[in-house]
Amino acid sequence: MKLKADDRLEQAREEFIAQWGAMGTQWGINRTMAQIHALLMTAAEPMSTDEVMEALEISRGNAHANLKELVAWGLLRAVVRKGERREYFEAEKDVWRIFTVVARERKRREIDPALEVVRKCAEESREIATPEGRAFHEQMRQLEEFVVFASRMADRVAMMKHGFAIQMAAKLLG
Amino acid sequence: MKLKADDRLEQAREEFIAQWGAMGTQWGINRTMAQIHALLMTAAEPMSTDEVMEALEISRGNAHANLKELVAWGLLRAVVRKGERREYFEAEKDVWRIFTVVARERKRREIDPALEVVRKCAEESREIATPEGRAFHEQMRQLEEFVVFASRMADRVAMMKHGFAIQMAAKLLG
DNA sequence: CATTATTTTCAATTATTTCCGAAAATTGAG
DNA sequence: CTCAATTTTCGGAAATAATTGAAAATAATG
Repeated sequence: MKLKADDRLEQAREEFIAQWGAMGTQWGINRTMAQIHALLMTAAEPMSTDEVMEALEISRGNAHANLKELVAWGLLRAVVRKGERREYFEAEKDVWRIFTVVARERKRREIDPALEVVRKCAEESREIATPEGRAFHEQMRQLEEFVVFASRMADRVAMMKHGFAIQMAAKLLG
Repeated sequence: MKLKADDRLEQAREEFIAQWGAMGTQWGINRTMAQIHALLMTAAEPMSTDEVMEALEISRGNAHANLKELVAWGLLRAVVRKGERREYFEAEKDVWRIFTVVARERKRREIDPALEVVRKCAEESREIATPEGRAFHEQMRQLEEFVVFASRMADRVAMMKHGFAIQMAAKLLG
């Protein structure tokens, strides 16, 4: 009976890892990275590089690169066990924290560069006096305004505590 | 003097198209699609497939596929000029509308599938009575709760009118 | 210092996605 | 119906991204 429960858990967990990995693709995150995150999010204990390699059947290089990337994002922490030499990794499991970390990263990668582009184009077209030039500049200006807005919103959301977000959402959804 | 202004505009516009296209990659949108969108967003008149092909120096197949995709997203409209046979395309230029369209699409592609996965895993692990099973189920449950929340938020935002969003943002940012 | 465990790098391979170009299908006009 | 304009499809080429596997670098141990 104990074995059966363990099997079912293992199966559910593998399903989660596989699907979460597949979804990572949609999210613009590579499959391995999403799988490692899923694996560690549902691990009882921190895992070493070798354990991750074995669990997901991936190469050392791949495991290493993606573990480091996840640490850089702030979705994993490297921990050391006393008397042990190698590093273990444990995942951030709080969903709200995961969300704010991802939001911050996405803002950095998606919004900030857009702002630069749009600012530059708005600037370059400021003094073009033809009707087409004015229209273009106005379009860039509106885009810039919106991106600035989005940027500030993203910052705010990323800073929010869970409780406050819920409170705000209540107003919004109520 | 007129020529100079036109040149500067053309240059600024090409820069915008190139950069917006490069950014599309980051956004998980293919480069051509983003370029076409940028091209039409800054076009005074609707453009035909052939005009798009020529402006961006891309093949017919590529132009066609991405124009259709943009129409499917709701970022372009196909229009017909009276007495003309071919289709022309014009872009949605209102930035808020662009945003809500993209938000809707992203929700559909990123949030909805995640909800399914997480629901299934939560369901499958509901009755596993081991401590590990309970922990896994609890993790899935929290994830599900969050994704439902995100889903509802995304729906609300996608439905918002510009004015309301601004108003809400004022509270949030104030 | 020499040895060994571990992490990091990287060139080569493999997989995935995007794009081309030409053929096939469709549509409207005469 | 016939013809020409236009759209759509699709197999494979080209470009991009992910992954491997093994060697190099680093760090702890005795």
